[in-house]
Amino acid sequence: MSVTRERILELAEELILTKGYNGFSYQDISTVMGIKNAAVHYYFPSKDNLGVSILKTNVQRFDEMIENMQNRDFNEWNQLESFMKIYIKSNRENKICLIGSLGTDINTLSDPMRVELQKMVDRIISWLESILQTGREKGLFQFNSPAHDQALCILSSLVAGLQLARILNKSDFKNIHQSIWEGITPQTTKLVQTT
Amino acid sequence: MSVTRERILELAEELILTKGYNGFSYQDISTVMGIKNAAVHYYFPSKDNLGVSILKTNVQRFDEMIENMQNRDFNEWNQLESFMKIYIKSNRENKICLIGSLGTDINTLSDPMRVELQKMVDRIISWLESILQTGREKGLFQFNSPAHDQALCILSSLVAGLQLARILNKSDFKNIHQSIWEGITPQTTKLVQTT
DNA sequence: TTGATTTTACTTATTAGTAAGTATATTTGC
DNA sequence: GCAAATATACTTACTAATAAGTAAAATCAA
Repeated sequence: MSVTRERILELAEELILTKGYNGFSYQDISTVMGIKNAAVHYYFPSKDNLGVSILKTNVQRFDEMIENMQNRDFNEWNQLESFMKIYIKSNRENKICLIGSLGTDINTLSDPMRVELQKMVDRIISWLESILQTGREKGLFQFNSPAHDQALCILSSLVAGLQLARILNKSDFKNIHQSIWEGITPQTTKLVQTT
Repeated sequence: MSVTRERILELAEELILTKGYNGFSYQDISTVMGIKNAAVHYYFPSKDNLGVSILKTNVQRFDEMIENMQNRDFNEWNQLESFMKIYIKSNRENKICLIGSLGTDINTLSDPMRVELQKMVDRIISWLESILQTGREKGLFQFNSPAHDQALCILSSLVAGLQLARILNKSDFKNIHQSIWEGITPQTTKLVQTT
């Protein structure tokens, strides 16, 4: 893989996370890299093409992270913690996540980009769901709703947590992060009975 | 107030919620309305100006809703329900909310727009916080974290809930909505003791 | 020297924004 | 009561800047 290509991907992703997909141009990339507009088009003929590549790279990165964690025998608690750390890092860097950013622009995206975005979110949700399910069976987590619903809740808290923290205050994200854990951490005594 | 001006505001807001702030142009508005580009500039000299007006209108609308609910003696439970209904309606219409949409583009917005956005979110959060606090004191809600943290959590669930539902499936929003209620509804027996 | 990479020099389309003009009301001075 | 002045609500016809994208020539690296 070309180092230029890698750098373009990296920069473009950062631009999506800081300025939004419709808020950046090839010029933003080429200027920072000290190359010409057309050089970016050489690697990624169209912006859509670049967007799809970014999403595919992200799915790949996610899969590699999961594989790596399983190889290192991370339990479900540690795996979830590692996942959340990605968001903590993003918050520190004043970035939001691809889901939040591209979710806003979804109606302006090409079909291939929309499909790839859907795939990415599906992958994350189903992983989260399985982690939560297994973790609950092992007694690592405790919650009442179906694992799929819990996964949706956790992901939406993280996604919008970054957005809210960027509007309000960076430190607000840690409250959201903490609340997620509180919602699934087992207590010594926790007796819940619905009416 | 001019009916044309009102219609521009209405259409522009819808465009922000469906295509994002950097995803729509004055042309999108004028074409739909059957007027010329310059006519939109007559009412709103700049796009920034239009954006600020939309935000101010929304804050005003929010304040009016709250006042209306208090005049009608809505209790905290009913008030929160009414607030959530706004999001349910947005989900039905495949729209996200202003916070999610403008949160993505925040680094490309003018200072006046950023300030107005911050004001709007501050207003919503502090209202939510007070509703949760009073509701808990009355025994209408039950939760352990500080009311402010709970407000952040609820709002982020709603904001990203709309985004996730638009990427995945409309019906996913109702799981998120349901989980919010489950998180604050009092149970007949609920004994929680931290380690 | 061949293929990969990058620049030069464009095109076409769209963007936000403006200056000047026009038709229709509305107000004001007398 | 009525002409003159003025405000309202636009249109026409631009500009300057930027967008994505392309073709062909130049450069570089093995």
